Amino acid sequence: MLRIVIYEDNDQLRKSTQLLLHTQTDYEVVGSFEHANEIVGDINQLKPDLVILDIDMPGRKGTEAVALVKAARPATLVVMHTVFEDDEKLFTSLCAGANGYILKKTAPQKFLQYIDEVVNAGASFSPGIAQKVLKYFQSQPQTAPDFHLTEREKQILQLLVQGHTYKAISAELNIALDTSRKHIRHIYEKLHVSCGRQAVALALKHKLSNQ
Amino acid sequence: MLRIVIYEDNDQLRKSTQLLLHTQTDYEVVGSFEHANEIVGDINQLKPDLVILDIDMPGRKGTEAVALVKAARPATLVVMHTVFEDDEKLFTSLCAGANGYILKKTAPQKFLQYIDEVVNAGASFSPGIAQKVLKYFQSQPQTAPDFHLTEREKQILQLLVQGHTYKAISAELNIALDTSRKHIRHIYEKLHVSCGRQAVALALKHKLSNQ
DNA sequence: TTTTTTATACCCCAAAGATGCCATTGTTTG
DNA sequence: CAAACAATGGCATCTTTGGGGTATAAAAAA
Repeated sequence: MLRIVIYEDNDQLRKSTQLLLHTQTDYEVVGSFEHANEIVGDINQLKPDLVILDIDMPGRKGTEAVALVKAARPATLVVMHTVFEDDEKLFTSLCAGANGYILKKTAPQKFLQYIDEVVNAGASFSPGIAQKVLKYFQSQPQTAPDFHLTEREKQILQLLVQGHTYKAISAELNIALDTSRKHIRHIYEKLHVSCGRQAVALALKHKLSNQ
Repeated sequence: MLRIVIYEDNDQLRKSTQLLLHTQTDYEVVGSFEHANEIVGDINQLKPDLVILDIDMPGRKGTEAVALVKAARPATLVVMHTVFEDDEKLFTSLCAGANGYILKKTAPQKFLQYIDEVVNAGASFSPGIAQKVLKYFQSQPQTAPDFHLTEREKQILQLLVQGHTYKAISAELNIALDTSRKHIRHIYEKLHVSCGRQAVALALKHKLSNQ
């Protein structure tokens, strides 16, 4: 029997969600609240396996509530439930530890299915959320310009990033100090920089060197 | 009718996937290949709405193929299909533009459902993938250690990261060269580093200084 | 084949950096 | 109030770095 607690400020929606979950024989709604102001006390008392959290509630925000639940009882599954497809809140919730994120416009049978996936696999997104997550990844700066560094140069750049001195690099690679110097000069030319700090900053920015 | 092309090097799996998709009246598998070496030509000719890509194929890797498909016909939906729950490949694929990521161990009806979600909502993850994505977000806000840098020191560290020389920093802040030196010395002590490159690497790693 | 690139090495030299020790002036805090 | 901290500046010293060359052998490309 899976113990569920619901936080939802809309009375009708809270009740209908409760009814929907009651149709499942293995779910038991052990509590439902219209605000999350005492959420830590609530869950410590009710010890739910799953918490369904509306994001926009009066008082304590859903995004804060996730973190509190996860801090108090880390094994508790938390599913966010909201009308808004707000990117900011979505990513805040995800980072705070939510296990799923379901839009309120989701059809009842889909809703149950996502809950089921969270329970059985520890995570689920409704497709709209999945799309936002995808967009997030695809908007990541993956434009990695090619500076045409040779393998040796990448290797030396990596050592520079790690803070090695020229001398240490030479020792590491068993080459003369002047050879290290020569390579570094080439690196600077190719990266269009004029000192090691700039090279390190650029290397980290573009994720060069270190895999 | 949704036009689908499958890339899968395992003959049996390719055929069974094809059969599975054929059970849906609105899907039409218009092509299936055991490697993606001519994927751009293939899709320009077959003009699929959806491409199902195995990640590990001989020849062109699935992760590269995603980007090629998206570049050639951006509206094409791409679903990755793999046995491996490899984080590296997952995120590479997502960043390259994949619309979904389905594990091969997924049950047939679930497989069809995820495909359906991709078609109708533009995105879907199987729960195992969703979990990895969650973990990614939850590991993001790394515990930024506090190095107790003063405002002045943060400001100077930022200038160091930007590649300014000591002289330039002094000019920028209207302070003596020796004062810049003094601040930088303190920064190095607080960060436990001994040269500018290490300081820059640490600053960028912990997102100190800039913003 | 010849040319270019890559990795190696050496020379010189001036600028930049790292670090030692010192001092003054405010501000904050125990 | 005294102590600690922050920001400023100075001096000296030694190391590291960055930039200018030149050169050679091997590998890769033209």
